[in-house]
Amino acid sequence: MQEKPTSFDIAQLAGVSQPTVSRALRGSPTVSEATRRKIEEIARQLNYKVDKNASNLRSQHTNTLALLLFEDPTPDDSLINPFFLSMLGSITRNCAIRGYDLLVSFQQLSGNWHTDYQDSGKADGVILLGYGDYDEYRWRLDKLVAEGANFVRWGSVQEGQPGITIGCDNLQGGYEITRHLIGLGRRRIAFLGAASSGYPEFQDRYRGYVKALSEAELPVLAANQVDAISTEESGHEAALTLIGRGLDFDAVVCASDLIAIGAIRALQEHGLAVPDTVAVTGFDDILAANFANPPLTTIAQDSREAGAALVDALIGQIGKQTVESRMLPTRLVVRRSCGGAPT
Amino acid sequence: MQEKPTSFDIAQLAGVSQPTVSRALRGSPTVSEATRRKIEEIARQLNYKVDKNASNLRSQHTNTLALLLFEDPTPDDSLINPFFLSMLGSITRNCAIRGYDLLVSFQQLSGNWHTDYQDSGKADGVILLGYGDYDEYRWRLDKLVAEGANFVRWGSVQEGQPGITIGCDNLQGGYEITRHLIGLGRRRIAFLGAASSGYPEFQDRYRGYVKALSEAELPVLAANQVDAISTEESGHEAALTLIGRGLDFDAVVCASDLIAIGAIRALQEHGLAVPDTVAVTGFDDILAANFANPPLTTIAQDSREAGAALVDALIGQIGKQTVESRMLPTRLVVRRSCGGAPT
DNA sequence: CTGAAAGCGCTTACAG
DNA sequence: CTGAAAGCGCTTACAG
Repeated sequence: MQEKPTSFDIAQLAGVSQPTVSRALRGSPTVSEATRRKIEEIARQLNYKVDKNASNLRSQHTNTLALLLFEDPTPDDSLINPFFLSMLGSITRNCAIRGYDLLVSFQQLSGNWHTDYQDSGKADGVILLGYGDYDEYRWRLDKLVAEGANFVRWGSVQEGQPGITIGCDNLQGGYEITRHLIGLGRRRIAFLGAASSGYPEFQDRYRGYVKALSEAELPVLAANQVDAISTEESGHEAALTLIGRGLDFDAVVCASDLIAIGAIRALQEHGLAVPDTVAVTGFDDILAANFANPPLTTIAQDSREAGAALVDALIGQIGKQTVESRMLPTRLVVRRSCGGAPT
Repeated sequence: MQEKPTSFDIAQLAGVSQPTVSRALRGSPTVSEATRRKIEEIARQLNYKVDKNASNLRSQHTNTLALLLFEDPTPDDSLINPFFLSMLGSITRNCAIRGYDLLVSFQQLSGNWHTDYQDSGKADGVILLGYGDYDEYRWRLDKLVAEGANFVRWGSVQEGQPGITIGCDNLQGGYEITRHLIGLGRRRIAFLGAASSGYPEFQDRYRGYVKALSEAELPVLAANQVDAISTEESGHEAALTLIGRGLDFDAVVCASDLIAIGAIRALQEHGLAVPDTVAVTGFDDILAANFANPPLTTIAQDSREAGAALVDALIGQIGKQTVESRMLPTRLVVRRSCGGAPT
């Protein structure tokens, strides 16, 4: 392993000064074509790479974004929400397209994250991703804004939120999928998922559900809603609670695919056929939704566009542009779990 | 947004020299307890964070690892192998435990990666992860070794491979799951998955399958094997090819869960009941395996331990320790797709 | 179009 | 236990 070459080595070999090497390699137009070629050729031969620590230190920006993935309360690898994993793929790819590196970190919501990444010069900005109790961490967002940090967040897009938020149109998604069930003749529709301010995205989906019921002049019963977080176990448990209440229902709108998969298991354990007796719908369109038994009717969130929107917004913010929160459209995906797909 | 404080600011406020601040904050034992406390207190008040670019530049190491995720030929987000996504979670977590940051990057196998990360001082070492044609990129591994790069790879552990490889015991996994099928009375067992040198992990699984058949004195027919890569579509297509050959088979060992899920779809489309007529098994134990219809009997790879092994090996290598390639045990997970689970 | 000088904010010998 | 000095490898005015 030979000594790592520096810009001084290149300069000496090219017979120019070191700053000229630096300028040439960054494609500065003030360098003559001939010297640029010569320098590039030598750099390639020596396998020279600009030292990022030195260039970042001098220029005071890193061309790196940090992705903070929250997951409370489960510190279990296997429980990372599949939707976030697919977002991660999209974010990584969009960073590469824009010439940024991506630093990834899992965080406990309760942890001490804040602006460490930006303050320590490791990243120019931060992307926040994850479910968890919003009430618990809203004050941290306020703090980030106060510190002038660059950050964007995936979540529920609402007026008066601190900072920039990118999210899908959860209300519309909940509305559309509930309308679809009503259109199929279902009338006694339950909802599984936390419908509280701590889980704004689920709450938005719940509001969409309520809106669809109200428009159809169907009753909205508190007993038809059971809290659940986005895991299969929680969905299973919530469905058991719903069944235990003894109400009559012919459909269940679930706030996520994992909840729906757990709910289907509970229903089937109790001899309730899906979709014949009870229709079930999810939200997210994760890979497993397609392979569930029966395959899940769900609302697709476009993780590809979401990743692009997050990265674009953050880079815009770093570049002192004015960026706005944005709501992305959702798409209804009909499969067999609602009984409405062509057979 | 106030000016970012430096170690000089802390030094002045604490009435000490700047190097003393640096020593105190890194927990050097040569700093007196009293001054260390004072310095830490002031640093906290100013929300001071050590500038990583400066400290990395000076100390010539970054405490950062880079994860390169390969995926050829599909540049599609949704097709990232779920198993790798779960590895990513585990690697991230283990980096955090060891005090390292993680840089993540998706790469085309054909791309120009090599040691860029290490040469440019962005990472101390690299983790390589991904399927793809091994024959196509083996020379790159040789190049990495020649350049003295620090890297570890997830893959097939074999003698004479360049560098350090961590992988699961694919041969044992293939052997065990085939034995299980034989034990359940299946005799005409096919295999779906590329059994060539370009896909050494699949090849190892195939060898385990062959070993189990041979031990049971069952014939190994070339016509019973069809190539497939790890996607649902490829599994579907391979199963159609197998069916088209008109051979009689009562079980299909698939080289991955995604292949198995595709194969089940093809079999069911042709009126072949799973598992009654044909038993099907997978490999990986991804989330969707549990929710498939019927749920997949499969071989679990422990992504948690795998991530720890990769990170430990790489950090050991960076620390100039002698590290060895390692093979991780697998675990048979029996579900309904093989017809053998208790009903 | 190119060079000499300065400096980004740390860590690391070295001296005391 | 602490300080003065040097330097990691770049980029950025500034001068010509």
